[in-house]
Amino acid sequence: MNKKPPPAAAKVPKPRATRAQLEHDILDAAKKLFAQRGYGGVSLDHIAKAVGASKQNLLYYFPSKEALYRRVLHGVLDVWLLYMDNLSQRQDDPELALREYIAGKLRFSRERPDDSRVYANEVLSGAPIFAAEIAERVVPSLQADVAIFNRWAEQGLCRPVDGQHLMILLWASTQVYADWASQISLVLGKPALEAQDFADAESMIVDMVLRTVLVPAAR
Amino acid sequence: MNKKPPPAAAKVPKPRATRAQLEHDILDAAKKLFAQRGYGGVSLDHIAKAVGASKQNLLYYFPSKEALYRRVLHGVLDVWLLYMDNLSQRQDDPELALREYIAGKLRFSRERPDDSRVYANEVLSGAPIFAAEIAERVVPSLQADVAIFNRWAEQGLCRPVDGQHLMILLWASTQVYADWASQISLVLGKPALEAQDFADAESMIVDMVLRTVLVPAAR
DNA sequence: AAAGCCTTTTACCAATTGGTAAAAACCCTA
DNA sequence: TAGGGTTTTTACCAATTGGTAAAAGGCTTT
Repeated sequence: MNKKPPPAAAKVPKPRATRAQLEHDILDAAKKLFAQRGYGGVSLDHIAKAVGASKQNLLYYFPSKEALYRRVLHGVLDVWLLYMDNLSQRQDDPELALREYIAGKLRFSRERPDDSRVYANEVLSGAPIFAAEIAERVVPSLQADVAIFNRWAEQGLCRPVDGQHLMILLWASTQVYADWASQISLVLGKPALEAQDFADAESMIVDMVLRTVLVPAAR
Repeated sequence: MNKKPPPAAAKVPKPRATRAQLEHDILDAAKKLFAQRGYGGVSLDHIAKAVGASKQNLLYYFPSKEALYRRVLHGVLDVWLLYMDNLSQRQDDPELALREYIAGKLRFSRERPDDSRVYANEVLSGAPIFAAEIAERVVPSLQADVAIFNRWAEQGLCRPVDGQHLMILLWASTQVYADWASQISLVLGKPALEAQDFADAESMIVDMVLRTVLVPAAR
């Protein structure tokens, strides 16, 4: 993990090309498979074959299947929170903050559907492995957003809304475009979701939320 | 499957007590497990143990794991559609129709969370087994609902909205209270969702939707 | 070329997977 | 109580599961 300091000249980051690359490829292949079939539905052999290595080789990089899964989930959460914390940026302007929040979450669904699905799988099965990390990282972030809503309401910047359930609705209605893509494309009658579909979704969600949240006079 | 007609008096439905009961118990236990871990995460032995029978006994009632899963999914879809087709009932009154639709879907999430989760698992993994049945049964039902929206808009009963994405949002924001219950209860800071939470969700969703859909003059 | 490290492969392992075959137990009617 | 159908159990099976131990291979430095 850390490089030994030889007396010669410092040529530090040499052997990465292969090592870090393979590790990354494993995590990537594992993510894709966990996203589709969930933890229990994927075997180490599946992942190994997807990445073109042997199962024992995976176990050289990750001590166990669960450890690998944890690493995948951890990475997913990193990305998720990255896309999510937009609300706290624009604390003075509810409309802009909400617009950006919705756009960000929809971008996450479009650009990172597998990340979204891995997370959805974990939550769907009751978060048996990641409940602690969710409680530690996700919940506070959400509660912070709810607090912002409440402050806006107090300051008269927006109508008094149920911040918790509004946040849940925002999640649900944005995340669904990743997690339920297979069914949505069936409904829309096309093989896959296109950029325009995400744009349509965004304007619909934004419209609904702003109509609900903004003070009439502010419009 | 069908009873032979003996010349004696017709005592048809005798041996049910055990047979149908066990079959039902198997389907029920399987549903609960598939809901939690998805198809690949559940073994026949898990189900057998949950129902107190042997794996071979399950295979006497259902020819294979996939057949059992199909039966579970089929039953889930029956219930799902039962709770869903409320929109077509009140074709003349958008407000009432939407209120009932939202209430119905939330009732489904509260009363049948496992059904919801089985379905969610299947869709999340790309509906590899049930795509055909979804296309045949779910999609038409949804498209009918979308058509109703469009008619309302034409008749001036409601504002012109994107019916498809509105329906998707309605799903997402109601279904989430079953599929994401583990995380929502974390956010709400209670061990499980209560009736009041569903009531809060309902009034928030109804409020948002009606604000968006109804013609201002109609309010 | 030898030494030493990092990586990969080979060889196993017990437990579990979905599934088959057939024997045994059960239950109702004649 | 004998027979006949239905249900359950016992006995297997090959394949796959996650994981261990150790040998072999590579690469770089001395």
